[in-house]
Amino acid sequence: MEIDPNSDRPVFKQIADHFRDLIDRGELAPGAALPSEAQLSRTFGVAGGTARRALEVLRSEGLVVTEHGRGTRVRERGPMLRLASQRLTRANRAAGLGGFAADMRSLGLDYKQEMLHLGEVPAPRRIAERLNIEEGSPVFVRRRRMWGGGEPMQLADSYYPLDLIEGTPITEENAGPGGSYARLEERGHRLASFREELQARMPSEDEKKALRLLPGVPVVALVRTAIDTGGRAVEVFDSVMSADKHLFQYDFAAD
Amino acid sequence: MEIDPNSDRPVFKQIADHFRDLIDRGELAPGAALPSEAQLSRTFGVAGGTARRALEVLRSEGLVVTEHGRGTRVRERGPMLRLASQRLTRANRAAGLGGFAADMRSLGLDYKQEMLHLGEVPAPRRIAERLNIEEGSPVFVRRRRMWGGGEPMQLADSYYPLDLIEGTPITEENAGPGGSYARLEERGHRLASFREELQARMPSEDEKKALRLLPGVPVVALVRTAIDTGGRAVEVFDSVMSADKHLFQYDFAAD
DNA sequence: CTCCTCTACTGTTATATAGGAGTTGCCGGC
DNA sequence: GCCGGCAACTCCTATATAACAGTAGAGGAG
Repeated sequence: MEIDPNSDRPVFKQIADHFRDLIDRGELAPGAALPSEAQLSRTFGVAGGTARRALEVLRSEGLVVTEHGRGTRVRERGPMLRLASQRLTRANRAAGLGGFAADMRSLGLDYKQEMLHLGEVPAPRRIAERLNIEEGSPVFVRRRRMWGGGEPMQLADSYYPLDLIEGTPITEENAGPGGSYARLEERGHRLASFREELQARMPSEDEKKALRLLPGVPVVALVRTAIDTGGRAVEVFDSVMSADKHLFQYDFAAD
Repeated sequence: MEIDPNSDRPVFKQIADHFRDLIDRGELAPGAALPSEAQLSRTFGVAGGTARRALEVLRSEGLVVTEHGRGTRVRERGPMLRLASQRLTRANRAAGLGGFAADMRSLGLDYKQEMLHLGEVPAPRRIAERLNIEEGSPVFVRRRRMWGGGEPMQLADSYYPLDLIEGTPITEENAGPGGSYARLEERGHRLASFREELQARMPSEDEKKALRLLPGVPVVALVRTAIDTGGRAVEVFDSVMSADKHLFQYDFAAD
């Protein structure tokens, strides 16, 4: 293994390249330890700060994780949740579980939801646009954090026009069997279609904490609008999830 | 503006927080310059390295961009390309442009495609699985970089089973009017459906360079499989695009 | 007026050093 | 055997310093 201090490529990047290579080629398996900063600095003959920067590069790429006092190891990837558009078809919804619960069940992970907020709030722009109402007018929100397999999986806010949920268990902690979509349909709002909009970005500090994200892991923001047969938007589902735990799949016709 | 060196929160993060705040609140508009490293270090009374790290945090969050010799400025966001699933319907395809060209046209951006590779390659696992063939068996690939508005927008590799493209212009630089889908249909493979799979992650070094990605910008990897009326996968489209320039929209029925 | 060069700014890489803080395991006292 | 404490390891923050490289503008030579 050669480091050329006179190369065009900075030393810290050369060191990062070296370990990226080992990881890509599988010679450093997930869970395997990388040399400590001090060891790196000795074996490559560079200053501590330079060794540290090399590891920093790999961290920011999400290839390794480092724990204070314990060292740096190749990142282990958990299972990926495949979110297919078919999960929201009526047949699947009829199975009795809300969307997320069913997803987790299919992976064999235990499921939990933690209610963060339940009540009326002024509609943010993004939500108001999709519900076809004035920005700032009151809407009902169910704001929660979904857990699967003991880890936080997504932050999910569901927004409803007030007139649709009055007197339903949607305003309660437990929206009842089949989730809130079932309640809306019981109330005569048969769901006709969904629109999902996805965007990937880096997480905010808060999101990082709430989702226990490792450095270098982006998030996917998914906004789903549920439309009833009358063409009315009856729910906007606004969520943020860890990109390394979710894969999205959509099937659609070619004509 | 106060920095507390004895705080629990590291100094460099406190400085980053300060500017993140200014940016979030709009007091530092997109394009506005942040103080130089030297200035920061003077006004906050910290070492140069510390000031530098603060800016590094903001860079990694994608909030600012810095140019060597010119300083650090609040990031300006370009327009977002909205990729709706309807863009691939037959009606839209019939308009005569390939998918990407039509997308760019709709935004009023000029379009260019740069061919990177054209020829047979052994099928990587990911592709073979979707084409229902053996991993490593030969497939034809069109590997290109798509440009829009003078900027690289995506890396796109299209893979085809060999028997489908022999003697068609798909093997040439220019696949002809309507793109390769039109050629496949002319040949009797009427497209029935698409499957798109999306996943967000941080880019590799190569992708960063090829897409001219700013630090802290994730990419979205989109794999589209085109299925003909006989149920055969006739193309796998494997692409990588900058997350901050693309938004994905899917509409689908609720039953 | 145009072109070049010099200079003062900007960020970039690398060094050396120091003290702090989390983790682990060993070893001795009980 | 158990427990406490210490030592040796890990990473983390911060300082100071140096040389290098890209940018932009001022000012002089032609």
